[in-house]
Amino acid sequence: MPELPEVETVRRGLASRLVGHVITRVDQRCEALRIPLPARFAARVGGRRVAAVRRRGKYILVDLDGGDTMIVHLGMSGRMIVADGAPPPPQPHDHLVFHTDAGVHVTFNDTRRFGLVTLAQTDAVDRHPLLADLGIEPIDAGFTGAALAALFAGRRTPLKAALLDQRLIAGLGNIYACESLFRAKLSPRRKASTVTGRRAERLARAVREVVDEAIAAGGSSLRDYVQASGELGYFQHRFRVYDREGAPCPRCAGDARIRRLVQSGRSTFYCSRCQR
DNA sequence: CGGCAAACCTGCGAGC
DNA sequence: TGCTCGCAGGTTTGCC
Repeated sequence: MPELPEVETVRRGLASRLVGHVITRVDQRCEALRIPLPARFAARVGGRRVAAVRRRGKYILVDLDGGDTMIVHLGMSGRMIVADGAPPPPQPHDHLVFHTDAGVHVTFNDTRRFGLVTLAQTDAVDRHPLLADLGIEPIDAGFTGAALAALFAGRRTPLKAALLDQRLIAGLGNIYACESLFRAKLSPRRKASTVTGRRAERLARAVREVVDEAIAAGGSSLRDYVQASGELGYFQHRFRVYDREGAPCPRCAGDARIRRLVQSGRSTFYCSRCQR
């Protein structure tokens, strides 16, 4: 589900409720998500104070006093549901529940179990295999047209695939890749290496704007997205091309319709008239 | 290395 | 109504 803006929204929600508090107890209701949970996971996290909640790409990093960091990925269907007061009744696909000294309960729920939770040493977390190869953050100052062009140089892969490659840019997923290409008026099928100069500037700006706006809106939204607060996320957000096959192009009006094509097994939505 | 399909797992909506 | 099929926000693996 969650792409960078959703993960950032969850991160903020978790940070506001967890930082400075002690995770008094962890209920573990599964052995493995996408990868096995670390040995003695509940015992290792229980009793630790949360120092910070950070994000890298689509990963949430929960720094614990004592030098360990919990690495969390929400996969396609993962949620962090926050409840106050009494512990919430168990729901299907609740895999982990973190209880805190403030009476806050954070439940990691993941229907499809494509998410993961693991532990790493805080001072080496950037070198952890899950994070070591991640590319540039779209909201970093260094994310410029020139930087994009350099990343794409020599890449014969379709532009859409390059945007989804977490080793190049960290955090974009299928929705925001489609939306960014639409905003930049670039074809998803274009060879990545042809994106240079003005086109690269346009794309960098489009990615930044799309991500910034989605974060400002509190993440973007799909039917089952739940923010850290536990409220249903922004279903009201309208995508301009994503999942709008057959609809009139918002830019070309009646002159063109949004098309769907499949690239490396994933749906791409775009307008073949204004995206070149 | 490049590009793609399949795999992981569950649920839901469309169509018959 | 009920079944089957296709599809879904992500990542990894393995094949050619």
